[in-house]
Order: sequence, then structure tokens, then C-alpha cells
Amino acid sequence: MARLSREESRVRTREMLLASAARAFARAGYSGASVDDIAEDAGFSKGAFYSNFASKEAIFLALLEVRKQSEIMAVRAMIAEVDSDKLMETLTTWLDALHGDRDFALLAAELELQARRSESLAAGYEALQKRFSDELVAFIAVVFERLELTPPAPIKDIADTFIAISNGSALAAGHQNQHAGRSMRLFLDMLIKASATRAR
Amino acid sequence: MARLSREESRVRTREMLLASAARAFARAGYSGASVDDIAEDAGFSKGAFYSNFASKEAIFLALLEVRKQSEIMAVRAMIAEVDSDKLMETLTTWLDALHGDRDFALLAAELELQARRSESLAAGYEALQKRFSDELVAFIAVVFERLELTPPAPIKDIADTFIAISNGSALAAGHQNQHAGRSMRLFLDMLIKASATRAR
Amino acid sequence: MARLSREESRVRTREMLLASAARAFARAGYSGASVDDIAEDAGFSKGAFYSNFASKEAIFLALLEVRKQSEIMAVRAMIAEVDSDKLMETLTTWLDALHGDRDFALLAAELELQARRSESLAAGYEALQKRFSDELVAFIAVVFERLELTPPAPIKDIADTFIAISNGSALAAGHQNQHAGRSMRLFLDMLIKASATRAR
Amino acid sequence: MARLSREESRVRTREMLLASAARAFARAGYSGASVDDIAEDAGFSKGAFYSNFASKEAIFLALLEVRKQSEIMAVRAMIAEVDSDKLMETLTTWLDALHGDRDFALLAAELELQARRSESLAAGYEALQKRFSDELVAFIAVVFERLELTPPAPIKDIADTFIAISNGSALAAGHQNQHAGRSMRLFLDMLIKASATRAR
DNA sequence: GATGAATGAGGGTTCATTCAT
DNA sequence: GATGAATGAACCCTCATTCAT
Repeated sequence: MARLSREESRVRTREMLLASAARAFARAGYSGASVDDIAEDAGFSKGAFYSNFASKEAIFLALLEVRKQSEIMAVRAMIAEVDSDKLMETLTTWLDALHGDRDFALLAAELELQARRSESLAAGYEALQKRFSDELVAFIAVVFERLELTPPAPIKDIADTFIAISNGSALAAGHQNQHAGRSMRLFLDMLIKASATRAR
Repeated sequence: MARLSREESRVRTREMLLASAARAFARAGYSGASVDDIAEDAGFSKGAFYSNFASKEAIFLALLEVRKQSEIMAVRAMIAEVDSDKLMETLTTWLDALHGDRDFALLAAELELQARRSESLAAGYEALQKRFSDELVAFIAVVFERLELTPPAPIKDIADTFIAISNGSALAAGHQNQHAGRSMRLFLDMLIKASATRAR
Repeated sequence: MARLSREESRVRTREMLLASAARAFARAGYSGASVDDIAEDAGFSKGAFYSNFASKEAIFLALLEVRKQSEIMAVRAMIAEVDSDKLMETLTTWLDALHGDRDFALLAAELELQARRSESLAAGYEALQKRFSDELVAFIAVVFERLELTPPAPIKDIADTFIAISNGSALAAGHQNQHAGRSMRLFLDMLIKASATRAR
Repeated sequence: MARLSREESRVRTREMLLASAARAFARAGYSGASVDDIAEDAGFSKGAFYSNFASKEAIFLALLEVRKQSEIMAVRAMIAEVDSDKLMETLTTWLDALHGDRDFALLAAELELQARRSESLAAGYEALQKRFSDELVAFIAVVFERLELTPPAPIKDIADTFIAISNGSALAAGHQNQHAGRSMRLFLDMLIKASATRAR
């Protein structure tokens, strides 16, 4: 059985704490979640927490980074495989993933809100958000290109609306989550209908 | 100088506390805002707070009610004055109001999030949200009627998307808020373009 | 219908507050009972309370006085009607009264305890307790005289034991109060058996 | 100098808090004593208190347990060494111990009262009290056996009276405590005089 | 690196008391 | 005399963080 090296073990602890923090922040919000909750839920002591993260804010920012990073990677992956056949299918899969995990959605909203509140968080957040936004703009541009459609508005606005609906749906989704994602699909449908076929 | 009567004074205190609470919750979130903050910011002691509201949760719910109520009244007012000439203008005014007050928007988002977390809040919240949603659905139906257009999707979905964009934009709006509301207008434009003209 | 004079009305309010305080102190103890509880339970406002009593401590002391006074009067009444025929019957009635009211008993214990804690209460209490003790000693002396028995110990000790059992039973009486008073009767029986018939 | 291990240190803190709580509750009663008082008097912070006891009620109950336990052990010890020569001497020593510590006595009374008021305390209390009572009944039975006397009343009643006098004396004992314990001895004397010598 | 006892600031809430009405 | 809004000190408890083990 492969023994974990010290480094591997440290990484593993870190990841378990991050996962636990994601759950805790989603459930109770940044202020409402306690370091103790997070540590215990991950199966560690408070001490272990502070050996891995300098503060509660630090783990929050780390989480923010992990999440935004993975969102960026997801979009980038979609760009790579854009082709007329599987595009809508890929999109649908992505949207389902985005809205399927209720905790994920609530966490996203909490991240946004909290980043807006704390100056120290805002700094780190802004940069990440910019990168994600840029990536999304690029993706949308590629899609319109491929579909040979002319966007009905500046792509930045479309991307912003996309993000707004995503976050907004997360907030609005009550206990019965069944129609989360409908808003997004309605928006997509209309977007395509509203786009002018490009002259050749 | 008109001296305030006992009752007037009480009402005034209550309102100042509500205003202060709105600021505090917007700034720091539900958990992050302290009763002490709220009371002091309103110029009162903690004791005064508790002789006006039974608990922190109570003032939060009271705030929720006030806000939702005024949103409902706004929509209702719009229904009353719907006519083809001033409709878009009225809508624009409303949207600007909705997004013009940054604190209001953040508060709205916080209200949604918190209501989703606390069972005791959720109870009170759900009812209010239902009433607002119903009102919005009625409004949208009237508008389509007046414009003699057929909606491209169930009106409930349209209303939900409307709300999602509103909340989502509030979250996404960074320090520079200038283009908040663009998403909403984009959505509205596309909505009209996507609607079929009704057969007469 | 006779209107209450201002003075009568004041006395009535005072008495209702005293009765309410007795219930509250018995139920929750001195610290545990709040002025608001007491006032509201009596059907008045806090202001009315403070118009009648200078402080929480003041009403407690007033209560102490009323109770001790009535205990003294009860003993004095028994002395007056001591005669060989009805003596034991009278005693029994008194004891039943003492233990029949659970609240009364708990209040008595609380009074004792609290008087022992607060210096300001102790002053007023000590005097009252002395008067009651003296009265009880006189009563016991008369009874032994009448029964032509010689007490088996200094009468003061007998009186003290009497009081100790009374207070102790109140404390010990659990929810099932049926055998409160047994201790007292056991003590009385033994007391008589242990007394030497006086030589004539 | 022996350094304290982690565990030893924890136990020591706990014990110091318990001792401090005993003083505080005796002095000010359950409601009157504050967690802050208790912690500071023991030389710790409030936080230390709460990492040793879950709540104020918890330390109260823990105290109750310690005290009742030691009372039980004391009675059990007496049963073990009952023999005609040293019995009365042992009893006397015990009674002196019971009444010698004024705080102990007041605490006992407070424990009884408070247990009667709080449902959550009552649960834990009742069990302990039952065990003590049973032990005392057993002890008294053994003593009568040894002395070859027939008790003049059900042993349970005798035990109850015993307890009542003990608690009652604690309450009645003023600042001058010199004659506490007299009641108890008077009761014992009479008890023996009132017992019938058993037929052989 | 991990532990958890301890700190100390603060959070929500209660409450005796005051005082303008 | 009665009212109850307001005060402000405590109270019970939580929690981010530190540090000796």
C-alpha cells in the first residue's frame, strides 16, 4: 500500500478542508460558518486548520480561487470542443452541472456577496472574476462565429447577463429546485432567435 | 416646534432602526451585522432596539416585508398605467430605481440568501415572495396583452428570469455600477423580438 | 357601587403586586423573577410597580414582612385558643396550611436564602425572624404548660427544630407532595413521648 | 518541579472551576452567580469555562453530582464502620462536617431549590437524590438493627426528616452559626428514646 | 504537522431602573 | 398615579486565533 509522503498528506488535508469549507459556507454563509465546524466536518482539529490556512478569510479566498479556476477551465474546455454537432449538448451538460449542485450555487452567490463586502477579499476576487469574464466572452464569440450568427448586443453584455442569470437562479431556487436552469435555457433560445443570420 | 407624541416617536424610532438595519445588512450581511451596529447607527441603544423588535431575525423579516411590499406596489402601479405610449419609459424608470440603489440591491440578494438558510425566515419569506411573483406574472400578462404579442414561453418562466437577472445583477455589480441594468434591457429587447405578433 | 377612593385604589394595586410577586418569587426565585413579570402578572405596567415600590428589593422585603407578620399572627392566634381539647386539632390545621400551599413553602425557602445573601435584606429580615421565633417559643412554652409536660430540651432548640423541619420539608417536597408534613408530625409525636410528665 | 501534562492540567482547571462555582452559587444563588464570576474567581477566562462545561446549567449539575456522590460515600463509610462503641461518635463527626461548612449548607439548599425550578435540572437531580435517600435508609436500618431497637416510624419518614432538618438548618443558620446541628442532635436523642427495645 | 485548552473580544438578549408623556 | 420607550450594564454563550504540548 502506498504510504502518503508528507507532502501528499499535507495536500490531502488541505483539500479535505477546502471541501468542508465549501459545504459550510454554502450552508451557513461566511460569517455563519465557524472554523471549528469546517475543521471538524473534515475530520481535523482547529489546529490542523491553522496549519494549512492562515485565517478564515484565507480559506475563503482559496476556495474562491479553486472555484473560479475550475469555472475557467470548464469554459476553456468547451471552447476546445466547439463544433456544430455537439455544441448545444455540451452547453446543456455544463448548465446542468452548474445548477445541479444546490450547494455549489449557493456557495457561488455567497462568494460574490462576500467578495463585495470585504476589501481584502475584493482585491483577490476582482482579478479572478475578470479572467473568468474574459474567458466567457471569448467562448461566446467563438460560438457565434461557428454558428455564423451576429450577436444582437455587445458580447460583454451577453456574458454579463449569462452570469447574472446563473447567480440569480441560484438565489431564487427554493427547496423545489426542479426548474432551475429554465431561465438560462429561455435566455439561450431567445438569444439565438434574436441573432441575425450573417450575410456571406 | 411640533413635539412628537409618544406614538409618533415610537414609529419614528422604528423607522430609523429599519433604515439603519437595511444599511447594516447590505454592508455586512445578516450574520455580519450586529444588533449593536444597527442600534448605534440609528442613534439608539441596544435596549431601544429590543423594545421595537423582538429579535435580530424579527427586524430582518420586517425589512423583508417592507421591501417586498414596496416592490409589489411598484409593479401594481405600473399595471395601472400601462398604455402603449409610456410603457417602455415606465419600465425603464423602474429598472433604474431597482438598480440605482446599490445597497438596496445587495440587501435584496442577502435577503434571498438568508431566507434560504434559516427555516424560521423561510416561512415568512416564502409568502411574500409568492405574492410578488404573482403580481409580476399578472403584470407581464397585461403587457403582452396590450402589445398584442404572444409570449415565447410560459409567463411564469419569464417572470422567474426577470427576478433572476435582477438578483444576479445585484451580485455581479462591482464597485463601478454603471452598466447594471443592461442585462435587463437586453433581456427585454430579445423578449419582444422573440414574441410572435398575434393573429387578429 | 362604591367607587374606590384614591387611597383605596393605591392599596389595592399594592396588594395585587405583592400577590403577583409572591407567585413570581416562588416560581423563579429572587434573581429569576423580573419586575416586568411581576407587574404584568398583576395587570399593571412597570411604571405602576415603581410607583408603589422603590425597587425589586423593596417589594421582596415588603413581602417578607407580610409573610412573617401573618405567621406571627397565626401563632398568636393559636396561643389564644390553646385548650386541651382542640389543641392538636388546631396544630394540625396550621401545619396543613403551612405545607398545603406549595408556592408558599418555596417562597418561604427563597425568602430565607435570599435574606441570608443580601446584607440590605438581612437587616430587615433578622428583626422579623426574631419576633417570629420569640412568638413561637412563647407558644411552645404555653403548650407544655397546658399539657403539664416538661420539655426534653431547651424550648429555643425545639422551636428552631420546628422551623428547620418546616423549611427543609418545603425544599424536599418534590412533585409528589403527599407526604409533606409527615416529618413534622413524626417530630411532634416523639416530642411528646420524650417529655417527662411533670411532678405535681 | 513536575510539569502538568495536558490531561492533568485539564482536570485541574475543571476542579478549580467546580470549587469556584460552589462558592459562587452558595454566595449568590444559581441565577445570581455569573459564569464570568465563576471563571474569574477560579483564575480563568470565560472561554476556559466553556471549554470545560457546556453551560452554566451543566456545571451546576456537575456540582450536584459531586456533592451528592460525596454525601453518599460518607453514609456508606459510616455503614461500614457501624459498631456499638464508635457509632455516636462517628455520627457526631459527620453532622459537624455537614454543618461546619456554611457555604456547603447554603449550596445544598440552593441545589434543592433550583432543581425544583428547572425541569432540565430536575431530571438529573431526582436520580441522585434517590440514590442518596436509599443509602440513608439502608444506613438507618443498619443502625437500628445494631442497637436492637424498633424504629417508631417508617424508616423512610425518619430519613426524610433527617434530610429536612439538615436542609432547614442550613437555611435558618444566621451569621452566628454556633448552634447549627443542635436540631439534629435533639432529633436523634428523641428518636432513640422513642424507639421500643426489641423483644428477643 | 496536529492537538485542543485557553484567550478575549464581541454577539444576541434580558432586565432593573428612569423619565417624558 | 400610571405608562412604556429608552438606557446601559450584565448575562450567557460563540468564535477566531494562539500556543504549549
